[in-house]
Amino acid sequence: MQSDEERPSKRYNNKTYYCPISLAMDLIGGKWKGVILYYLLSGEKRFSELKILIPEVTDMTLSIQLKKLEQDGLIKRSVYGQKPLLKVLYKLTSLGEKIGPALEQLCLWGEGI
Amino acid sequence: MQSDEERPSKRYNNKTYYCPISLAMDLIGGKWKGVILYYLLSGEKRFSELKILIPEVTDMTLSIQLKKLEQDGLIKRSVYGQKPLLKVLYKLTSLGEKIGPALEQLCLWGEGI
DNA sequence: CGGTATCCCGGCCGATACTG
DNA sequence: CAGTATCGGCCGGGATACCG
Repeated sequence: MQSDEERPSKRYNNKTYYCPISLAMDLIGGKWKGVILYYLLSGEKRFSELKILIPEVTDMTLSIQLKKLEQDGLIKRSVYGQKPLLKVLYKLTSLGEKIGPALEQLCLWGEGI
Repeated sequence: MQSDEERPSKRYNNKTYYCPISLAMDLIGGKWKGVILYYLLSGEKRFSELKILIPEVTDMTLSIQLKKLEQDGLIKRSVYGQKPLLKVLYKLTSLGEKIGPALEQLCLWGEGI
C-alpha cells in the first residue's frame, strides 16, 4: 500500500537495482571477480593460468567466482580435450568486454594511490 | 623459506595488494560504498540527503560505510551546528574525486545492461 | 538531525582433502 | 588438468530500538 513512486530501476537476474552502480558492483564486486575479469581482458585464459596470475586465491574460490561470472553472462567457459587432460578456457563475452574501460580506470586509480 | 619472488605489490592501510584492482575493490567494493561515492561526485551531501538518494540502505549501514570511506581517506566528514541540530556534511577528498572517471565508466556499463 | 547499541543471519572465502 | 566435498570462521549488512 505504498504509492510506489516509480523510481527508475533496472532488473537483471531477477534482482532489482535502483542505481546502475549497484548493478555493476553486484556483478563485479567481491574480492576476486574484478581481478579475474581484468586478467581476462588481455585474452582468454586456462584455469591454471589464472591460478598463476592470482596465486592468492584458492582453487575452490577461483572455481566458484568463475561460475558466478559465467552465470551473470560476463565470461564464457569452453572445454577442449578429454577426461583427465582437460583444457578449459575462459574468455570474456561481449558484455564482459564492455566493462574493460571501467576496469582500466579502476586500475589507474589503484596504481595512483 | 620461500624465495619470495618480489611480486609487484602495493601497501595501503597496512594491507598488501598484488593487483591495483584488488586495492580498488577493497576500498570501494561492497554493496553501498560505490553508490555513496557516486552520489557525492555531484557535490557534498548531508546524511539525510544520502538517505533520500539511497532509501534502500538503513541508517546504521549508511553510517558504517561512511565511516569506512572516511577511514580510507576517500571522504571528509565535517560537523556544523550544535547538539541536537547537527549539520554534518560529507564530501569527497582529492583521492575520492580521482575515482570519478572509474565510477562513471561503471555507471555507463550498468546502464547499458 | 545524525547517529549508536544490540542481535543475528547468510554468504564470502579459506583450509584441507579428494576426483574424473 | 580442472575441478568438487566438507567444514567452519569471519564479517557485511539488515531489524529494531534507543540517544545527545
